[in-house]
Amino acid sequence: MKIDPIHILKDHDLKHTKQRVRVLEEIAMDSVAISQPELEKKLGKEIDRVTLYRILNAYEEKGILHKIMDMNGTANYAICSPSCSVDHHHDEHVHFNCTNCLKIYCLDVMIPKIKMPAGFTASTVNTTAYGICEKCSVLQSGN
Amino acid sequence: MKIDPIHILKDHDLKHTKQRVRVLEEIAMDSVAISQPELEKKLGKEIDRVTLYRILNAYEEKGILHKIMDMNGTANYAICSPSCSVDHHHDEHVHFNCTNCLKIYCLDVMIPKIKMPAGFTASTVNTTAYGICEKCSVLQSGN
DNA sequence: TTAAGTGCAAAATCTTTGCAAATGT
DNA sequence: ACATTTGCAAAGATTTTGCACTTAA
Repeated sequence: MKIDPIHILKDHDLKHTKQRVRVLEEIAMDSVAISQPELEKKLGKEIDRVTLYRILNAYEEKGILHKIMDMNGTANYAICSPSCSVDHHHDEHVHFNCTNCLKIYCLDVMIPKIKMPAGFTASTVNTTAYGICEKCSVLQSGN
Repeated sequence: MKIDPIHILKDHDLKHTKQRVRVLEEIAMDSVAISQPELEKKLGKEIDRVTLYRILNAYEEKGILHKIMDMNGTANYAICSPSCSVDHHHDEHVHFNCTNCLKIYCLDVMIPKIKMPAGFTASTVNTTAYGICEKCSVLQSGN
């Protein structure tokens, strides 16, 4: 999926600034979600840490990014599908969190429908699998 | 499920101390998971904040509690099923995180089997549904 | 008796807030 | 020109570490 930062910003009524474009570029760069600490490391010279917080929050609220929490409570971000909006995140695919390299993948696997007990109304469902990813399992068997 | 703190501690090679027993009691009290800040509020007079950190970590490592992260990166804890161990958490039920009262329920609903892409090996799968819980939907319709 | 656990003080991180200067429309 | 956004400083919160004192086995 090709992404065009400037277009995305316009679509969501956000001014296009150097910093905002850089954040989107960096996140779109890889198909896996990127953690906030990683982003900080990569963009630390160009963007103030506080600004990064604000940009990520704005993006999440607008439905540009979705946030995935890992087991350590660290936020990871990935680009939303185009159908996401302020009101609803269509993030109905399975995430895979590698316990070795810590990367979070957005898998091309849908989350199965789940029957809720009476009285409970679900608006979103998140599924994350934990284990060893493709790359890490190759590396390990190589040793 | 009746829980017996002293027995649980013995089973996992942990000395039984006043503080550890209190933590287990407090968590077992309710069927929903409890957040660490809530625990701090309830036990703050009896247990030092640092000790609470250490106890919760020990419990999670030993497989006595399982940790569920909410959207804010806050840790929530619930008692594991008796089959959980150091090596593996059998936490294969769906969690429900109420976006109104923020409570996390352990639902009596199993997580469906999910087919992983080639190369990815999952050892655990977590599913969390977000929405309005039983109690909150009753309260809302009452208004 | 002694190894493990607790509390306190303090360091290290992480996150939020306020405000003046810079920037995009 | 004007409303937003940014960076810096500083406050607040969370999490970790070190160490002397206490406690369970």
